Amino acid sequence: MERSDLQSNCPSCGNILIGDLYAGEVLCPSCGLVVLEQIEDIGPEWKAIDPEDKANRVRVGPPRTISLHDYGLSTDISSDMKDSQGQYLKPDTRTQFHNLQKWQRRIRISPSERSLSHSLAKINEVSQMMNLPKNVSETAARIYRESARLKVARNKSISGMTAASVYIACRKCGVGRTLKDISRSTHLDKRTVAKYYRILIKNVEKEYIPLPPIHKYISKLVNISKIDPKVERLALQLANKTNSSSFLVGKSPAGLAAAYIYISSVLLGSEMHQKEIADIAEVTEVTIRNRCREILDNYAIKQILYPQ
DNA sequence: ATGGTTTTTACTGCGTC
DNA sequence: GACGCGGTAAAAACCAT
Repeated sequence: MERSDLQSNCPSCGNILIGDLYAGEVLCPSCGLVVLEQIEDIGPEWKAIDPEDKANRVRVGPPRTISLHDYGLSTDISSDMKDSQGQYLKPDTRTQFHNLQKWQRRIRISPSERSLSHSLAKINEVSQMMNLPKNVSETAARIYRESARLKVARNKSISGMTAASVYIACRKCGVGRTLKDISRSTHLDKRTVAKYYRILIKNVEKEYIPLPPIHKYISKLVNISKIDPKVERLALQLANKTNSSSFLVGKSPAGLAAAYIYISSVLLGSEMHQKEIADIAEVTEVTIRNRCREILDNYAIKQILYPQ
């Protein structure tokens, strides 16, 4: 899918928004409005390779989703007591349908599925609260299902497991959310989420999921605050040129992103203070200073910006 | 549990407004 | 004197083993 397909407009001034639609972080370049709205259903969840394929796969009804316990495939018995023509039902058929409804509720969620349904609802709730795109909640749901299937979720706290699933889904989908972000939204201790994260990594999602690249962090910090897009551009440029350096490995991405933003804001003569950036990035000023020193000790700015 | 690494806390001195 | 910045030592947190 092309980036240009994802364009949308600012609700306040109508300008075209910039940013990472998949990450759910969008910014209006002219009025500075940060649109954290979830971009729903960006496109079909499948790719049509050729026209024939496309024709075969067209279907009626909402897309199948793995974030509902029955994949959204169950039949609903309407509760408005009308028939297909819109006529009200006769009293005796009414009671009949009432009973049908009752039984459907009982059958649809079997006891074994009740906890799964509860967990998936929780995942959807958290995702919605954090304005995460749909692909993240679907991925989280998939991970949780898998953990349930492998019986990893047995005797574990549902909130912990769902939070960890969402965190892993964010990493898999390249959405720059930290453990801290997740724990804040779920009202769980960061260590608790980390604990369940490790359980999932060990048993379900075994292959290593790389952390989102620094530029995602930079954009995220810019989007949640009122940082000048010019500063962002320069920060991204600096990050690009120095990113592969060995002295940066093992350092927290948030601290690094903060340092790039700080250096950029100083170069552009803006009024941003260390404290401000530190608060946005949720690191301390000391960490920013240390990263800045390392970057500036190893590179001359001129050399970064204008390499020979 | 442990040891190595990174971040935070708390405190200092310096220059500027 | 308040503020922003730069630095340091020690505590705390984190991570792999």
